[in-house]
This record gives sequence, structure tokens and C-alpha cells, in this order.
Amino acid sequence: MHPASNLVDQLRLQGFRITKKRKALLEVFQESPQPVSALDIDEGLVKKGVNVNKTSIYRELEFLLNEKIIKQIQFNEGKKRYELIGDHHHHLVCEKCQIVEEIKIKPLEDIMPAIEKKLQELKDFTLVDHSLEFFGVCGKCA
Amino acid sequence: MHPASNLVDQLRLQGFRITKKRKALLEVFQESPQPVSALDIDEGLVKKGVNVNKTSIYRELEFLLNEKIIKQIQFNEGKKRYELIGDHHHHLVCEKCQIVEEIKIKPLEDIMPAIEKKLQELKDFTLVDHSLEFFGVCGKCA
DNA sequence: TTGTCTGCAAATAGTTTGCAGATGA
DNA sequence: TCATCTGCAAACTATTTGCAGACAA
Repeated sequence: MHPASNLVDQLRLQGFRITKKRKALLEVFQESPQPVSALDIDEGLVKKGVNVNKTSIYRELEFLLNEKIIKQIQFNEGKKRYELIGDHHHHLVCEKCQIVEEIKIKPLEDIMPAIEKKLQELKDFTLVDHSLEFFGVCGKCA
Repeated sequence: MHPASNLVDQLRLQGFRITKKRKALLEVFQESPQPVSALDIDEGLVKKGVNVNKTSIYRELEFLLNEKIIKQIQFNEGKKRYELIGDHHHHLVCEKCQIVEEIKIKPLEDIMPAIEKKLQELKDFTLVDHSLEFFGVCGKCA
């Protein structure tokens, strides 16, 4: 999907610096099976033995958003999460423990393009993306 | 959908007090065409000549959430919005001006029950709700 | 009267900004 | 070298909590 080297090369080509911290932060994204918050990233970096100030984490997130490498998402938690832009998928969110599972739903993928096309025709609105989350209670929390 | 009197009666029956502030806050919800933030509610109340402390607004929101009269939703803004629980609908969100339009998409409504059923079978997960938002740029901001 | 509701002050969580200093290319 | 990247302190926004006082039923 997003091998580290690809992202790194892409950034290097554009003239951005590849620092140890930037590289480690990208790895945290690649190793995470679910969208992460700024705090999650901080913890992931600490586990790698890399310390990054929270200001720098937020600035890096802003940078990666600008470069369209990650995107934002929120699950009614009062904080933002981020994930690599890759294969489009949806989310299954447990309202108790906040664990998030990424899912793909074939029948939805199939009809979505037609729906987006129709929406644009009817609404004087340029669509960029959509976000579909299912909320509920996971097996562990039930 | 949710005439003020219905909600008021419902709460009164359960033994909750119907104060001027609670009533005004419910009216703000009923008069708003889109999900509102705590600040939006505050402004709406001030326009009605009703002053409510922000703490009380948050507490009232928590109360209405518990009573299943409203639900939360977030649009990558870094703050929570709330809307009355009524007819299920989706949202069209402008990423520039953050205006939100409520929309209904018939073909999606039609296949959603089957999808939710299948999800529950496959995932050991009790579904409660889902949330679908379309992001883009509205005509005015284009 | 009395349990519910409300306000004030203060605390907490998440995020952003200014500025000075460090570092990769 | 020097523009980019980073850290620290401080500010700012959204939200929560403790406690005392006010009010609807």
C-alpha cells in the first residue's frame, strides 16, 4: 500500500527533508491497523525510542495533510484521528472501548460512484471524499 | 418530527423539570436546519434572550444524550455537534465554510439494512447506528 | 420542602502560535 | 550555508468537575 520507502522517496523528491523523526512518524502510521490520534502517535514514537515534542507532532500532521499523505477522521471522541490515504475503507467503532476496525463493504463500493455522481448533479457541490462509520459495541465490551 | 410539546411532555412524564432554559434549548434544536455545536446553541439562546451558562449547556447536552433525544456527530472540526434523533439522514459538509446540509439518499437507505445485518453476522459486533458524511466544497465557496 | 437544575471558578484535554535554536542537504 | 525542521513556553478552544446556591414541582 504505502511502503515507507515510497512515501520517503516521494517527499525527498519534492525537496523535503527526511529526518529521523519524520521517518519514525511515518512508520507509526504504517504500523497502525487503525486511525491514530496525536497522542497515539506520541506513544508509538516513544515505543520506538524516538522522542518528538507534541508541537512537532501537530506540525508534522499538518504537513502530511497538506501533502495529501494522510487524512483526518473523527469518531465522536472529541479529538482528531489520522490515517494514511490509501485504499478507501470504512470503520467499525466500538462506543465503549473506542477500538476501530477498518472494513470494506463491496456492495457499497459498487453503488457509491453512481450516488456521488447524482449528488453532484443535484447539489451544486464538488465532492472530495466521503466517510462512513458504523457505531456499536464490540464483542469484548458486550 | 419533534414538536416541542412532544419532547416536553415526554420529559415531564419521566419526572424531569421543564425549565425555561431547558425549553428554550430544545427550541434551538428544533429550529436549526443543521447539527449544532455547544457554541451554536449558546448563540441561539442569546438570540432568544435566554442566557445559559456554558457549563449548563454541556450538562443539558449530556442529559439529552442520555435520554436519547439528541445524538453526537463530528465533521473533522475539532468540536462536537449535536442533532435531534429523528429521521435518519446523511450530511453534505463544505470543507471551506463548514456549512452542513442534511440529505437523504434513497438507494442507500434501501440496501443499508441488508448490509448491517451481514456486518453483525460477520463481526461479533452489535450495531447501534451509522454515520455517512460527504465532504467537498459548496457552490458559494468554489 | 427537596431533589433537580444552574452558575461560577477552576481544572483538564486537545490543539495552535511565536520565537529562538538545531540540523539535513 | 541556510531553509527547513524542532523544542519550549504560552495561549487558545472545547469540555469537564466541584461546590454552593436557586428554583420547579
